[in-house]
This record gives sequence, structure tokens and C-alpha cells, in this order.
Amino acid sequence: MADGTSRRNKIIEAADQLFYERGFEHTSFADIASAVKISRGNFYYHFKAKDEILDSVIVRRLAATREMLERWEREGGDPASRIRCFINILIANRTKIMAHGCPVGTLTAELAKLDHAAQARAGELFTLFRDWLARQFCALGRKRDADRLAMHLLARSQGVASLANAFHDDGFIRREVEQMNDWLDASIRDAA
Amino acid sequence: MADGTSRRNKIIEAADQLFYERGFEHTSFADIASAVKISRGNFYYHFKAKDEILDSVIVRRLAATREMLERWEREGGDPASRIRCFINILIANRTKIMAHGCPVGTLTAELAKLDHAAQARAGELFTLFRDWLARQFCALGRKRDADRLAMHLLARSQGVASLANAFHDDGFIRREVEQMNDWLDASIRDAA
DNA sequence: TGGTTTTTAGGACAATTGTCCTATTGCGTC
DNA sequence: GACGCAATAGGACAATTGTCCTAAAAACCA
Repeated sequence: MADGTSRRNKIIEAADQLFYERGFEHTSFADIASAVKISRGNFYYHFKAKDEILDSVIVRRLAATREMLERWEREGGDPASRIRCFINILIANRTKIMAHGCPVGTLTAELAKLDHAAQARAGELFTLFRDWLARQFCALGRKRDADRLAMHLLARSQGVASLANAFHDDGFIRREVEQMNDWLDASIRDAA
Repeated sequence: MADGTSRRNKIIEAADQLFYERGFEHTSFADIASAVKISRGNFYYHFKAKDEILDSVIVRRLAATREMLERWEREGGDPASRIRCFINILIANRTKIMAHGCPVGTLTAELAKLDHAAQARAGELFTLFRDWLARQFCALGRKRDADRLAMHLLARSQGVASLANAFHDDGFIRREVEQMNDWLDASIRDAA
């Protein structure tokens, strides 16, 4: 069983979703077990410890993120449109975001509180977006402050996700996304 | 012992700090007990359950926040300067924020994942800031979109706290705070 | 001082946690 | 069909969790 639906992959998949919905620490082996319909003790054939499942989940998310960013790079059109793909995640995932927050931000925050060893690995998820956005701003002619703009946009989307989660406000997300798009337009004008 | 340093208050105080640093669920009674130097079983003389400690912590935070906002209202000068007091929390608390994130945002996010009953109460912390900021924007002549501006500023500061926590970047906070102040200046000009 | 109420310590409790072990099943190959 | 390895189930494990109980101590008041 080496295909994409191997038991190991199913465990990672279920853990990924549960870590997002309930948080890492609040998700027990029993939770994952009943989701995958596997015996609890048998996890240790696939993983040495719970931390190893977390590692695998992060690796999976990193791969999925890389893939998404590459797709946007291929099919997103010009750099501005690609950045709009990023901004648009807030709209596309708004239901999940209102229920569970941003998967990257909430995981990073939780691991920081736990002082967990995987903190750095999870931070790479942010770095992935940061560097990708910076490259787009470079291509827009904002080479000098590309990273600053990338961090700014990243922070804006984190803030929107956080408050959307707190207030469960759909309209708020839409308004902020509109403003972010306006901000992007202005940034492009400044570059010209 | 009815003074402000009663045992009950000391427990709440210690729990407040620990919930911030380690998160609510990851803080055990044993942790609080050793912080207050009290026997573990004796908590139940002061609190019926762990959730009751959380409630008390939230009540405490609500009171502290209200007090802070009232102080800014009294001593903050004009509405714009008061809003700058808010923005400046990011600078004043930057060390703690880089280590543990925003106390309001991280608690709200955690309780959302736990699907905890106190979620709504914790949300009031955000509402406190939201309404206060909206009042200030009203006073600045932005009555029509005061709440929108308040939410926007709240989201910005949440985003900054989130990324500052992830990247432990002091300079990033300062740059973003500067931008937020610029944005406030522009908002005031628009009102005129 | 004596008695009553408030406060405390310390341990018992069941439930849950992550972890580990072993016996058994299932599948592929000769 | 028999063998060998991969995969699994199910339970044992110590530790930790929140909770509860009871006896002793401290504080208070007459």
C-alpha cells in the first residue's frame, strides 16, 4: 500500500484537519484513531511519538502551500493578480476561518505557548508566504521594500482572520479584502 | 482577608499570567498551585471548577481593560491621541507580545478551538476595544464609518501581534506602528 | 479561654493522556 | 499450501488531569 491513500497518509490527513479544528494539544490519539478507524495503540507502528505526527502534518502543509503558490505562479497571470490570489484566500476559506481561524496563525500561536520544538518548522509556513509575496512585489517594481510590503500584507490577513474568528462576521472580511485590494492598487501606482 | 491580596485574588492573578504565557488548557492546577504555593486540592474551596477560574480571569481582564480605556479617556488628550495610546500598546508590550502574542487574540483563538463556553465572555474583551475605538473615531468626525475604522485598526494590531510572535521581530512592530499612525493621520484629514 | 467558622493541606478518585508490548491477522512469494 | 514479513488490534503502563473528601489548622468572636 504505497499509494496516496495509505494508512499513514490517512492518519496525517485526519490529524491535519483535527489539529486545525481543535488545536494540536486538545487533539488526542483517541480522536485521530476514531477518525481513521484504527486502534489507538497501533499508531506507534507508523509514528514514534505524537510530535512526529505533528512534524508530518507540518511537512504536509508546507508541501500543500508550496504547491498552491506554484500554481498561482503558473496560472495567476501578472504579479498583481497573483497577490490577489493570496488576498482572496480570506474569501474562499471564510467559513473555516470564521470557525477555526487561520490554520497557520493559530498553529504558530499554539506552539509558541507550548514552547514546542516544532515551533520553528511551523514558522516556515509563514516564511513561505512571506518570501513568495516579496517576490511578487519585486516583480511589481518594489524591489527595495518588497519584504516590508509582504509582511504588511501578511499581517493584514492575519488580523482579518483573527477578528473574523472572534466576531464571526462575514461582511467584515469582505470589506477588509476590498481595502486590501485598494491598498495593492495604490502600491502598484507608487511603483510606477 | 478581604483586601486585594486575598488568596483568591492571588490565584486569579497567577492564573491570568499563566493562561497568557502557556495557554488555558496547557495550564494545570498543579502549575497554578506551585505558583501561589497552595495545595492543589484546596482550589475547590475558592472555585467550583477550572472553568470558574477562567471566568474570574476574564472578569479581571475586562475590569483592567475598562480601567485602562477610562484612563486614556481622562488623560489621553484629544481623540486622535487616545487612539495613539491604543496603537502604542504594541510598542509598550512588545517583549511580551513577541513571546506570547496578544493576550486577547490568543485567548479568543484558543477558546474557539476548544469550543469553550467562555468564548463569548472572552469576546467581550475585543468588543470593549472595538466600541471604545469607534467612540473615538466618532469624536473625530467619522461617525458614519466609526465602527468600520475601529475594526480595521483592531485587525491591524492583531495582525502585527501575530506576526511579531511568529518572527520575534522588533523592527517589524515599529514599522507597522508608524504606518498605523500615518493611516490615522490620513483618516483625520479625510474627516475634515 | 473556649467554641465556632473559615481556611487549609493532603490524599483518594476515576478518567484520560501518551507510550509501549505482544499476540494475531493479512498479504505476497516461493 | 507454507513461510516470512508488514500491518494491526487490544490491552497494560505510569503519569497527569480535574475533581472531591476529610481531618487538621488558623482565625475569629464570645
